[in-house]
Amino acid sequence: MTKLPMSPLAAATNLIKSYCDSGRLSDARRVFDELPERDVVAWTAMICGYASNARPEDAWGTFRAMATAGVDANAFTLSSILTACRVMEFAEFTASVHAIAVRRGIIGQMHVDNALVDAYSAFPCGIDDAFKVFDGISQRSPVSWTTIIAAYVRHGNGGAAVQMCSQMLKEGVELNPFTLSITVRASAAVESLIFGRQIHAATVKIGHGSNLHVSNAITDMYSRCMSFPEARQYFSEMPQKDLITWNTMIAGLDRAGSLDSCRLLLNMFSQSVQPNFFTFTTIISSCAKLSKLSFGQQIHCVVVHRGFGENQQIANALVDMYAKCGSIADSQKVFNKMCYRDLVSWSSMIIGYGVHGYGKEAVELFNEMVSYGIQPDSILFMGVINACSHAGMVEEGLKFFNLMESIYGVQPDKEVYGCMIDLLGRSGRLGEASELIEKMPFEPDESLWGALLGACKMHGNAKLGRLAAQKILNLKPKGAKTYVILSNIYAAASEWASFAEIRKLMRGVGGKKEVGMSWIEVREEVYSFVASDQSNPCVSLASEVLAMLICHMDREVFGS
DNA sequence: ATAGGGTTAG
Repeated sequence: MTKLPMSPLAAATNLIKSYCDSGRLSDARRVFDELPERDVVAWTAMICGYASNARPEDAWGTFRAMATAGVDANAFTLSSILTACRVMEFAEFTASVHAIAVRRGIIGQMHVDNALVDAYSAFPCGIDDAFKVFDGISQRSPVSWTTIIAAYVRHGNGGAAVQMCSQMLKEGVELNPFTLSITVRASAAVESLIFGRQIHAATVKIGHGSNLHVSNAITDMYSRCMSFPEARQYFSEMPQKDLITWNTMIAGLDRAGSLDSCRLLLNMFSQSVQPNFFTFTTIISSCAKLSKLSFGQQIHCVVVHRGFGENQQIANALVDMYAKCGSIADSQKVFNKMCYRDLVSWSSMIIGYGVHGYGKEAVELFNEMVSYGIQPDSILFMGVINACSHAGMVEEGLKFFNLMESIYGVQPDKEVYGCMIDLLGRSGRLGEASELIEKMPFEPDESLWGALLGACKMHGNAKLGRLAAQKILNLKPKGAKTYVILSNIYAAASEWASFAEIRKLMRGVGGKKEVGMSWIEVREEVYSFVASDQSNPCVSLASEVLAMLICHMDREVFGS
């Protein structure tokens, strides 16, 4: 076979591509600009270079310049520009490329369709458009499936992701490392240990068990399903580990509320694995949860020493950590030093003020944030309302609640209603609190009734408390939070519910599906009750709850 | 000569 000599244009295009692959975009551009003529392949190489190096604006500029130069886009060009659309997260750009594809008859080509699905799904409301395109693909490849499942996972719709997985499996789609790892991720999203274990077994059987992407996903799956002993076991048996493996396991131990997250970090250092900002944000959040101020301070030093001092997410985590560890002055220091503050930065500081009882400061900071034109979200409203609640500023809190929808266009969710019930309940306005529960647009769940119950306990309102306790028991609550609620019932008044009934319920508590509360928080809350009021005759019963809780945690959470 | 997918935090 004789090899044809490469044309000068083809050689130059090769050079452009290899410069782009190593991130040397200005070198690529120089070669591109010096070309006497440019065909669609050369243009596409340049567009793709920008798109895959996180420069979507330049990709678009080049795409437009190509049209101006009278060169028609082909399927390769459209796939490349769709990568840029995905980064820009603008649905309009994706839709316009979609229109071009339809007009030029390029739609229906595998790469273009898959890239369209991906680009649409990058937009917060784009999942339906993404599915429409996916649905229209006649010959779906493994890439199509991976893309749509990943999209559902990203949008927090684990149920749909798992549904797509089972359809994919039914259709006999090739199980490669990509389809396997996204399936593992989907099972983690719905916290289905059974499905997760099945896929784990399948990866081993097929022979992809040693793929790092897949293995990392499996470690993560066990930890998201709260099966921590399995996660640790699997982690320790992984023959190869990369930074993501370590980060995943540290995050898993953080989720378990175990101090071992910090131990594992030290272990990682001793193996000379270099941490990145993921590692630091995770470990800082661990210190926050566990109130490990001195370890947190040491991590802060390491962060600065390693040149991560300017990192946005790390600084946000530090603000939160210092606040949770009771050192609000240090939170302020970090916050003030930040050169740019995003919504999370402001929220962390405001929430920090709130839990320390600095209601006025929280409100002032909220107003300052708004004056900078930053849009508050429902988490932030929770923070300010909580701050008002802890500082006894009931009217102020009510004002925020009334303004959040009308002025800021933020719909109050269940959590915000919970804060409101707490706000009204704490100040003794129990009638208004129960009225709010009645007229809110959701079915009240156990945590909302629990908030009312807590207030009844505080103000000795047995009549309303009995009602709240009854409502909770009727809901047959599950999960770790239940322990807190049940100990609250014990605490509030033993005659409100029959012990036999409560014990029966306790046995049914799964403890694996808790939302928004770590084991350590649960344990602390129960501890604090037992320690708080020794004269209460219910304490011995609450001790029983505590004993069961600790036993449960040792077995299920810490694997001992 | 140019194109599409998977893993870590909040």
